[in-house]
Amino acid sequence: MTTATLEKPAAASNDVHQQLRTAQDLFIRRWGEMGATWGINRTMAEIHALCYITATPQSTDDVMERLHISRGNASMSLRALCDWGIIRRLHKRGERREYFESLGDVWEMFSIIAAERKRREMDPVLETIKQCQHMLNEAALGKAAAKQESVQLTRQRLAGMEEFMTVTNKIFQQFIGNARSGLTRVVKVLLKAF
Amino acid sequence: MTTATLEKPAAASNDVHQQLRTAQDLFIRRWGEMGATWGINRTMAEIHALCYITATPQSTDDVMERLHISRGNASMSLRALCDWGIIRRLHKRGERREYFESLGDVWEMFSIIAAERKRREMDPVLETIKQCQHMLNEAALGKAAAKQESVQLTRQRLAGMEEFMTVTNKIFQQFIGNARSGLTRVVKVLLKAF
DNA sequence: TAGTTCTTTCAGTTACTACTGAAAGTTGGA
DNA sequence: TCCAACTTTCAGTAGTAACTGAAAGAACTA
Repeated sequence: MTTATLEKPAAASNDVHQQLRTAQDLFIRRWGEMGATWGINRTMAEIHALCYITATPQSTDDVMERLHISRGNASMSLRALCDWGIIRRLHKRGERREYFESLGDVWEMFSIIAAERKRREMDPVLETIKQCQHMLNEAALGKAAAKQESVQLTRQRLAGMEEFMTVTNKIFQQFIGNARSGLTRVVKVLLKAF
Repeated sequence: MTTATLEKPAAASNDVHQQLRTAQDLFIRRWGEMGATWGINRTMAEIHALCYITATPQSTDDVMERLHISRGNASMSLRALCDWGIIRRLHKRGERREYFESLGDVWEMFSIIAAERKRREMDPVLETIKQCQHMLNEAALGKAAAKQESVQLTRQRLAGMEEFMTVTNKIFQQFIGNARSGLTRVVKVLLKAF
């Protein structure tokens, strides 16, 4: 303790395990918090984070114990994550219980999520915008009526939103389309460009 | 009614008003639904949609009546939207009551939202990842310990996530500040590369 | 076929977020 | 300084999403 050495000596195996677990838990908690603010329930996000960060298949009981949740909750959340396609069921030879593992490629994961959210949440909005535009065009209202200021204003706003959603959709589309065919290329291109 | 003419004749002014309102309500409802799935409460999203789509300053009472919500709710939600910076207070000369108007530029709006969510939700995750990496590097664990498979695996996963978050952050950054041209540039880069 | 091990389901409960309405606060005019 | 018009606050309530645990189901074994 004489000098300002901050480096620790090689830790005992048990300490290492502790440290690893602490780091993983930290990540899991943060990931859960983030999920919550993006409309994914905290527990589901945490389960996924656990599978991802350990990079090791987890049984239902592993999940229950580590996150302190009930069997029912674990079962339902794991199924939902499988439905999303970002974790997979895994049968180990000669074992009866099932394990779950996360996709390893973050880009593929997000691409899957992006595809689903685009389909479920962005496409309907775009469709609604078009429907509104249709309701307010000249054919529907008559030429004079369509000129009313309030109508014009709303049409302008619809147009602005449409433009935005269309561009955003294209980005998603690019992302999604390139998921399997080497997303690393997307990454390289983007990293290089910005 | 003899031919297959589907065009309506010019509608009476009142009908036009009805039609406009119906279209606006449709948009408002959809926008609310979308907000909900992205972690923004439905009512707040609807209030914003109302201000945006009408392109006309709305008083607290306008909002209350149109969306059937209480005064308290309207007051709190409007304040929150002002805090976000996507709607603005507006005083009309010689009138005591306050009005609210939405930003007109969708790009600017989303740019504001993106900046805030990046700061509040993505930056902390990146920081946590770095913290985890720090806890698991050689200096902290010792050379031998850092070689353990479980540690290596977690470090790999942290690295993958870090890369992803870094690129995403850069896209956000690109968007913030020069909203429209920024994103359009992303689209162009992607479209060119694939 | 019964027994064991594990998974799924779902009615009931808990916890939380959103909302209301009334009271207190604020602002400007007379 | 009081009144009228409007806004904000917040304790209490309603409504919703998440979670539990026990019971039923499924799959394999002997």
